[in-house]
Amino acid sequence: MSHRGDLAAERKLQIIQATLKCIAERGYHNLSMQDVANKAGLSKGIIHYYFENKQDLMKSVLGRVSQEIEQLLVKIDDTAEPIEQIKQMIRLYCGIVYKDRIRYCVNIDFWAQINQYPKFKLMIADHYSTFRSRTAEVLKRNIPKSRLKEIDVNYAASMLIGLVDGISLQWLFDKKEFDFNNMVKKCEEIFINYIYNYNK
Amino acid sequence: MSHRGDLAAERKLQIIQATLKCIAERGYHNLSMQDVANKAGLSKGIIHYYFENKQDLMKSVLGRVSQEIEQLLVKIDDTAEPIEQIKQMIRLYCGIVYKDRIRYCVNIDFWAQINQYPKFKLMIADHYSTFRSRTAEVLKRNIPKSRLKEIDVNYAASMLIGLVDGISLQWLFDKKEFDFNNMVKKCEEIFINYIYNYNK
Amino acid sequence: MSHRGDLAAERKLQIIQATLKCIAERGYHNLSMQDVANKAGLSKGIIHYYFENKQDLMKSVLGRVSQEIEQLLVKIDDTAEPIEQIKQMIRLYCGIVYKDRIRYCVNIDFWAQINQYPKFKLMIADHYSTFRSRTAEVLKRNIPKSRLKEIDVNYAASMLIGLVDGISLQWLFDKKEFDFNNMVKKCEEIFINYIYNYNK
Amino acid sequence: MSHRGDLAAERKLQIIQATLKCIAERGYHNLSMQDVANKAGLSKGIIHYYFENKQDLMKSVLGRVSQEIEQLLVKIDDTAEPIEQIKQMIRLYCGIVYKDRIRYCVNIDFWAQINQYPKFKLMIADHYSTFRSRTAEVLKRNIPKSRLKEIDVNYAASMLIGLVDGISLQWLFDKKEFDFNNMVKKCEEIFINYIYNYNK
DNA sequence: CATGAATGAGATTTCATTCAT
DNA sequence: GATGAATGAAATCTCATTCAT
Repeated sequence: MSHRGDLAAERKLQIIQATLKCIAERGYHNLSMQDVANKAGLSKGIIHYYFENKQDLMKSVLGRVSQEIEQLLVKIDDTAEPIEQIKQMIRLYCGIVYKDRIRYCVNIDFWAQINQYPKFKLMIADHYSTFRSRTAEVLKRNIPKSRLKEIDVNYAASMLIGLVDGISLQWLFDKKEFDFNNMVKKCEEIFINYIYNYNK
Repeated sequence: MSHRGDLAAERKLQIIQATLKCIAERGYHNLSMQDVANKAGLSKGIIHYYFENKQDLMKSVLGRVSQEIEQLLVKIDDTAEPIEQIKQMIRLYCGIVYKDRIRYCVNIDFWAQINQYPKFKLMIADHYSTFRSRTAEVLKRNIPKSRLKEIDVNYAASMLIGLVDGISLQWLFDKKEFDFNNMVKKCEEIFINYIYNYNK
Repeated sequence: MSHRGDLAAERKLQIIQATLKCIAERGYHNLSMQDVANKAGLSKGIIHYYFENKQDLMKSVLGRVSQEIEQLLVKIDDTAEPIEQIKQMIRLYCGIVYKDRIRYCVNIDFWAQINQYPKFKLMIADHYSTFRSRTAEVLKRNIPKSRLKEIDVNYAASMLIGLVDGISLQWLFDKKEFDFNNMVKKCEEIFINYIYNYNK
Repeated sequence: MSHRGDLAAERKLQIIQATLKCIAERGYHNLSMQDVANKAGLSKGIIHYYFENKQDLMKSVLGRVSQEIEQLLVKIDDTAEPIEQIKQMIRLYCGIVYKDRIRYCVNIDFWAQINQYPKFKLMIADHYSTFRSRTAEVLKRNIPKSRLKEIDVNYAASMLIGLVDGISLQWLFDKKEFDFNNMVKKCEEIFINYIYNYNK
């Protein structure tokens, strides 16, 4: 029984990963179930055995992608200096689009669905909520107590994530215009300055 | 003759606006030419009379949306105090998603196409390039000369735009989480602090 | 009044010739009325003013092409030696496909319509009937009376035309396989031999 | 597995034959995939499952028709007298249009496509090349050696085929004008005379 | 579990024809 | 006479989904 469950989970993952590759190659809205089946080396019928329909498959894919991003923060060295930890975090976030451009584009594809599929909107909202909380935790750990009084860490987390998202987008559209490392440095600058050198 | 040219331009605009409404309602990739025709109160055939094909129509729509955004900055009162001008700019940018959520979603829909249609990528890149330049000009006018030496205004423009884009996205996904005015205020804070109160 | 008729005839011819060019370029069944209008430098509407519908236009085109072919035989020098006249005729027929390959292909396009449009079938039958009669007349003038008793000139005309048509077709499909002049010579050989050197 | 292959082959043949019937009824360029589906008693979708697109289907149909014609010659009794064998061949060729007028019209429909679809042109050229070779072989077997020196059998094959094609065409256009048996006899006459009774 | 043949709805696109100007 | 905007039917092709095997 548990063995069966394992096989099912394995198959599902296999299909999800095939789907991700397909979205990466053709984009969300050029994706056919046949493509997924081919990429996974399975038959079309079996996809519908494991996933109720196309939207159900997509939901699983979105869940997987969100999960991967949310797990990023465990990589931060929590013995490092506060400023260093925040810099690590920024570099990690920027790295998402840099190291796995395709995965990031898949994300955008899902953003584009929020008006059509309320479930997607909810899932993305949940993802960002989780992502903000985790980011806020790291900030809380590393912002001096005196400054913590003045800063709403949730808004700070939101802005950090937003800044990186927005800059990543521009980098996607026109890679020639930006040097990646410079981009990261500027993000660090503005954010660190906000936290440690703030004057009303 | 000029009258006819007017008719053509008028029809084109009519179709573009119908398309925008449709994308807003159903999303880019659920959009059919039939939908556009219905929304515009025209026949399916006439859409193809004015636009070579669906992609051509979409290019025109993207062009229109970009244009509208680029024209925003003319609304800034250039007799106001420097800080005030920058604040006006930030408020204007944030207002795009707030006042015309639909229009902003259409934008995301187009972002999602950049991997599939190089032409869209180019158009979006151009749009952001223009948008950055105009933003940089406003910054140049309003940053004290002493500070101007240290700041790369193009990167600063890029970050301002990115910050607003990223925050707008999060607001879209989960409007309950943020108070719009607070959001604007925080964006002003971090950015103004970066410009006027910077310590290496 | 007659002046008006002239203008109409002129316009009609102008349209017919434009149509011929279009069929030559794109084939009968890829031909649109818009193509014809563009090629003629006229508006789409006026084509329908002069021709009831597409089929009516096509009938006129077919009539024109048939007429042109039928008028070929007047070029034969009827003072020449009998054998020479027959050779001239064969060379003239072969020349149709050689000198105006396109016009010949238009013919094939019409042949392909005979099952669909009985009117076309009738017109083509009439054309071949006329063509046979004229060919038979030339033969009658040039076959020795003694031999004329044994030969059915109508069948002979039919075979002459058929031979040239069939050979022309093969030449169309694969021009590399045949040398045109050799082809003509062989046609002359077999036909002249049939007429002048026949033994039951 | 082999069973499945059989099913696919069977379905393809079923569709090809339905297509042939449709072309016969409506002609090549009035043929819709829906017609084919209806005639085959299948759904529209399945046609595209077995054939990539309309042109691919047409290529298969053309291939089938060519094949059938090329296989005709095996019916010749190669123990018969030389003259008899050649007569059999001529009768067989003439029989194509006589016994299966429809199939012959399909051929004409394909001829009409040669300018538009180079692939068709190539296929038809190949077919005629094969057909000529096979015809030439029969001739070689049955022409006296003395005469063989003077005759280019390939040109002779070409003319035999051309003659029958051309005559068949005229018969198609106007069946009243010709008696089929007489037509065959005349073709035999001119051709046998060319081979056995030739004087330069 | 797994396959892939089959369906049928729906998408884009083309085009002959009409008609107000 | 002449224009070209507008229509609407029909064509090709795609694809999620079903289901017999």
